[in-house]
Amino acid sequence: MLSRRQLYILQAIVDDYVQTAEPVGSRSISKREDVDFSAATIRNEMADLEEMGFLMKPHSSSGRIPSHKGYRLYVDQLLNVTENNHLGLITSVQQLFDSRVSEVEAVMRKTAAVLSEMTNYVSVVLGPAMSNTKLKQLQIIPLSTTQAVAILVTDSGHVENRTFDIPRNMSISDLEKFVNILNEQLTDSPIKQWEALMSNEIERLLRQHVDHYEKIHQDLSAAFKPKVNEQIFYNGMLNLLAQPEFKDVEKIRQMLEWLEDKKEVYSLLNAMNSKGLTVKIGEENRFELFDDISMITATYAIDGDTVGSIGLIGPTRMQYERAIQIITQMADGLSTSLTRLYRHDA
Amino acid sequence: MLSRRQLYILQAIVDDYVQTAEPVGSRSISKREDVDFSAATIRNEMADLEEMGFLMKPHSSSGRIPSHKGYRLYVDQLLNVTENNHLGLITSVQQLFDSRVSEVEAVMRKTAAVLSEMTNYVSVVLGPAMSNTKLKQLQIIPLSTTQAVAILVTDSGHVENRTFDIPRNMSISDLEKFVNILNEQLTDSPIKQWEALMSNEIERLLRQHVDHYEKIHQDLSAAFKPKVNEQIFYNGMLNLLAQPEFKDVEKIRQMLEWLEDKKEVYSLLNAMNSKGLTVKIGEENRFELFDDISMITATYAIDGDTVGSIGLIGPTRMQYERAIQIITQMADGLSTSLTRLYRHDA
DNA sequence: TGTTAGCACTCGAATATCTTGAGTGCTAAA
DNA sequence: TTTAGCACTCAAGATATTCGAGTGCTAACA
Repeated sequence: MLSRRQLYILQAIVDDYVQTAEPVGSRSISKREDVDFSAATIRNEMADLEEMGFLMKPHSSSGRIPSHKGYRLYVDQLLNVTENNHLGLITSVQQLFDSRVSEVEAVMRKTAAVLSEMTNYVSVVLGPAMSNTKLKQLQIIPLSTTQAVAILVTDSGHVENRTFDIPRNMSISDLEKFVNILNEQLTDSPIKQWEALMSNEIERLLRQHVDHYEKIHQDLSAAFKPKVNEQIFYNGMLNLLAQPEFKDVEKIRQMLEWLEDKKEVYSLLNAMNSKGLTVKIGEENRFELFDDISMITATYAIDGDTVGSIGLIGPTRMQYERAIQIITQMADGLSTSLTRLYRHDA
Repeated sequence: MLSRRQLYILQAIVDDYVQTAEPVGSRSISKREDVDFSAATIRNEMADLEEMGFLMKPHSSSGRIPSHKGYRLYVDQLLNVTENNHLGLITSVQQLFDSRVSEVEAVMRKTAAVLSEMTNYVSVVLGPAMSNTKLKQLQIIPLSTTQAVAILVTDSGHVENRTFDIPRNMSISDLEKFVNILNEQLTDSPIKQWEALMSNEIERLLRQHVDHYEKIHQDLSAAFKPKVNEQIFYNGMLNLLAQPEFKDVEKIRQMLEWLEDKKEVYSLLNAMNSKGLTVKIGEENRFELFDDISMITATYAIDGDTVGSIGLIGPTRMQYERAIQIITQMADGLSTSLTRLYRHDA
């Protein structure tokens, strides 16, 4: 068990190091006003803390820096986020969500932008899982005799569209029938049930009433599968470059490459879903390459159901307290905002 | 006027430097098989070329590197692109455009991806200016009593949509009238005429037949203005990081920052429109910050009308010949592909 | 007159050497 | 248990040294 003094010293070191990115020496701590023990004492405590694995030395005669374990302790026990809600933050976040935006995508983008701007870290926003979304209407608008565009509108106001070739041997009336059947069968049923419906009932009806339906059916069902990488928004990747831990170009390249592959980020963020606030520190992250990267995630909800998550990516040497406060409030704001947006019947 | 030998030397230096990124010395050139004059002679010629401003020395006892003026000469006179069409390129580009893609956006993305992959430079693709596009259909689909989504389909198959609040005091029948008027008036008229039509005829009709039209009219007309930054696609920004001229983090940051501001890139690329192939070298570019950046642009056309441009951004130390070949062919392929895509009546 | 061999000179880059100072660990005394 | 004191460590910065690729110039040559 750590003594009160040891905790204090650990905290001091983390706070210092987060700010300066320089190893923290015993003397600099002993100079603090509220410290009435000497540098030598601190050195002894530091040695103990190091032995326990909370601190490290970059080299034998340098000051200490926190280890991952040290950050972990700091985050888990030394932070009390709830108390410390400076008003400044609240209001500015509130303002963002009060300015009624009616497009989900716009809200997402804005969230990512504000998150990264306020923290100077990279922000990731995962769009809401639309598994409960229902089809509002499917329309097919012919562009010519050979092509048409299919438009799908969900009750959340999301619009998806796809241009496709009209099969040569398909008549206009067949096309109409096709659309009618899909509309009748799918309207108001949630997206997640589509696949089942498609392969049973609908397939049967189509076979019965529409000639040459296979090709078009195939084209469109593929097209309307929700696309993962359109659901993920970044912001502030350039902020990384300002951090001293990224003075090395190769590291930046790796990091940006990793971010570019949205699938990876998606699955990582998605795994965090339904877990509320999460702080991953350094190698705790799946991607061992990024030893000195931390990631904070939070989830947001619509009407109380968790539907997505947002995240902040920065150096392990992160301003956890501030970042956690901000991400929490953003998640709350996002929840409120989206809930309002989706409650058309209000 | 430069002698044949001087031209040869300049070319040799550019070719060498492009490959190695190291200053080129007289001896390394004299070792070439097809050179039968000595290093000393080359040194003399080099001194002359330097005096004329085609070459530079990073420091007084180093080899020479090409100046912007040198590159310019190289590009304008020493390159004959047309002859040298290795088949490898042609077929792989053709393949890309042969795989029938029916979404304009998909074609653009793919073009950007292939461009950057083949060249290892940053690619920019500016979507086709749709000034001649015509409205196919405007639809409004109510989501609830308070909200609706407006969907606009152009004859090119482009779909634009916007969620908006239905004004409280507007009835369903008014909403229908509103849509009908817009459809009647705008269908088949090109986008560039809308603004005029809107403010004259349509405004008049609306005032006459629809109550409370102002708010909604205003919401939607703003929403359907084409958005610049959705029209521009990048790819391969990470390629920059591999270039030795970008070993400095600050430089990368500036560059990426510049690219992130799509408006700038857009206007630069747009200005190149209707000029065919363009090569900007170093400080010839508007942005003097990027002294050692070159940019190659080419335009593409639909049915012979230039509608957009594509570009490659790389170090001045660029493989101009190869890059020009590739971008030219991509532009051609894009033109063919888009022309086919837009010719629904074929 | 153009070309070339030869040679002294230049200067960046790599390597080694020195200096400094912040920081430590340990010991012995309070 | 705490602290003053002191020897010791080591990265980082400053300085010096070496090395070699490359130049410019001169004088001889074809």
